[in-house]
Amino acid sequence: MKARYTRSQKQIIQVLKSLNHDISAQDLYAELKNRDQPLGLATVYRALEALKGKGMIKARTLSSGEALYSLTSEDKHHLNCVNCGRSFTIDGCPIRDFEEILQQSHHFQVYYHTLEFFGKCYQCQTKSAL
Amino acid sequence: MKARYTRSQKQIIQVLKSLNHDISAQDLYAELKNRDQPLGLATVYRALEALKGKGMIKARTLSSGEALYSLTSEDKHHLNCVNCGRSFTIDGCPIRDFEEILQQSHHFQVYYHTLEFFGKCYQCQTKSAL
DNA sequence: GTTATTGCAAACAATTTGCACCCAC
DNA sequence: GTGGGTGCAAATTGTTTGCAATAAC
Repeated sequence: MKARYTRSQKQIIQVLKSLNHDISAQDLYAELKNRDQPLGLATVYRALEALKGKGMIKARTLSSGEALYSLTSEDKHHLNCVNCGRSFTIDGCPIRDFEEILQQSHHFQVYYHTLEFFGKCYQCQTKSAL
Repeated sequence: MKARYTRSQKQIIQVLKSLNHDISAQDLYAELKNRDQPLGLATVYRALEALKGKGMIKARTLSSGEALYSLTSEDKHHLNCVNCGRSFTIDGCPIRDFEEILQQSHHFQVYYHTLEFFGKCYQCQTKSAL
């Protein structure tokens, strides 16, 4: 995790820090415009990709296909409705056996969960691509 | 989880059962054609959506944006490289404190992980949409 | 026969890319 | 001055939708 960021990357990190929820690239683009620190949409995507490659931010993808970004430091997960697509935030980092509890406390009928790890594979670590 | 499936849904379930890995909608479309049980691409997407709504299958989304589907019964997770995008399958259902171990055993530098639960929210349960 | 399902092709939307311009160092 | 960073607009790609034809019960 290097500590060298471009202007756009810094702007984005700043916005993400000021938010307490994840945000889509499109909304981020709009938010930056609101803050009078506009960036091109392409730049936003490129910066997000770079930050993700540095392990600075993480992304989750909605069923709609759009991705939401937040700082890696954030530790929130979500209950995603396979029907309406809405997602409900839950704090902490529960796991499998926890599903039953969720059914009760959130009145959410859990079908399955997804656990994914993100980082750099051996090859990409050594080749130290950017 | 009702047990009433359309023809296309049955075909898809059959294919998914015969595979030991998840598959994209596009590849599923091709696979069905290979097996002389072709379906329209739109039908494939619609059937997948319906099956997901029934909790029969689950989906994960690659960084490329395309979604991979598999039976809910499958219990595999993946190591996703934020750099090259490749994903490596891991069996079992590890969690956070496990990351360190992954670094060793898979030579994978974990930046973060994502845990999401999928199912039906209270509202959608009562309204029993489809 | 009536209703739900399917296939095709056109429409969409998020994301990516080519290229010229500009800034940082 | 030079190389990476940025913006714009066009191109791409997975996915969705309208609608007429078809299958299911």
